[in-house]
Amino acid sequence: MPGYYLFYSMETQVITVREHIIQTACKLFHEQGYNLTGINQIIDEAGLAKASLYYHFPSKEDLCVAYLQRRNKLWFDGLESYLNGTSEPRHRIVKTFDFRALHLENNNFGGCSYIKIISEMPQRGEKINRQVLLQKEKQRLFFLELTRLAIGNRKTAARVADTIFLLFDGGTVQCQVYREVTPLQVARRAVVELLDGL
Amino acid sequence: MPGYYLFYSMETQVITVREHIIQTACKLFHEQGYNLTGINQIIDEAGLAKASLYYHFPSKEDLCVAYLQRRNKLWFDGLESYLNGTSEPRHRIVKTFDFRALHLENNNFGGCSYIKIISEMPQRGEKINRQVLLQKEKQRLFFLELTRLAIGNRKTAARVADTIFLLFDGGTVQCQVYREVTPLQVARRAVVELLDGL
DNA sequence: GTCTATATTGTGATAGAC
DNA sequence: GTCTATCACAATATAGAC
Repeated sequence: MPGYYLFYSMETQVITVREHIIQTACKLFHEQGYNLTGINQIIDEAGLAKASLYYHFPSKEDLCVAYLQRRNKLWFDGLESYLNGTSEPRHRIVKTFDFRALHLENNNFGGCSYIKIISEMPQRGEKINRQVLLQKEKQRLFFLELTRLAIGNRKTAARVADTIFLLFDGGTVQCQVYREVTPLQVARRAVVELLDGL
Repeated sequence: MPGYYLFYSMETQVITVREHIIQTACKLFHEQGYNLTGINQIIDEAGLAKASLYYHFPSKEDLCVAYLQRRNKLWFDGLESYLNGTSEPRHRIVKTFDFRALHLENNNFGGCSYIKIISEMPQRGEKINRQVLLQKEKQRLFFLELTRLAIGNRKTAARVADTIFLLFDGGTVQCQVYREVTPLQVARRAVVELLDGL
């Protein structure tokens, strides 16, 4: 496997070139935005030639899709680990808001990758469009499943779950705007009272 | 007043050059995004020379501030007109969600200008930063005032208002993602039940 | 698979004539 | 106040050698 094992990740693990590119792009796209991050900066930071990047990713848009998939994986992996040991559905829902606040703080209040990318590219490409909708739907179903476990599979469950999802996204974007965790704490409390009132 | 009365707006009103630039930039920034809209495209569409634009606006960022102010004015003017005749505070709150849905449909689900601009420019300039926070705070206070009128100036009013604001922004960004009004309808219903439960 | 060198187009902004 | 012409630089992407 020539070209493999050439780079080291932050945890000093041996990784592939492709993985190294994704990690570099992931950091820059999320910190500076997709449109404000040029291919030039990515290859500078990653320490490779331009044609090498284009060998692994045919276009910037393809790299963007890989970025979105990676953010999605990082989020759900981190969440799963954070919820480990918590089995009660209501607690899992509420702790998801806690983790979101923690996650945003650790990411310098960068907001939601998917919302950001569609804000940057209103007439989004087909690949990016599919990714965003796919992953937003995954988040929605996550709340729906937990809500059904929490309040029973009654008729209103879908609407309650969607309301929780609205508070989740609202809290996320307002934390991005105000650069503080307060909005997500307000959202968390609203969710508790919503579930307790049922 | 040389240079005045040179252009016509969509309503066939005589307008100044500065106004014509703002209207053109407003349309393009909101439809295509700020970073994907070049100065060149703006002057092409507006039908004037590049140096003329820079005579009226010293930089693209200054034009951005004017764009944000205009979007803010359009929103609140439209809202005021929509709420005209509705005096009951709860109705005014709920109708604000209706108007939001209507407004997003008319703007091709472009979302919230302020959230979009900070998504495009994570390390935003000082002028833009000030505008966004100013106008988001204006929206928040709008809901706070109405909530106090609706449920009385009790201790929980601020938190209820912030929850409504969370549902408002959550609904807005999800409408932008899904390109349909359903999220704001769900948000509206959640607001009704929130207020009825008090 | 990675490199250097280059192609092409666009960017925000300015000088100076009128 | 508006124009033409031009600046310096960055954008995404590719050809072809090794």
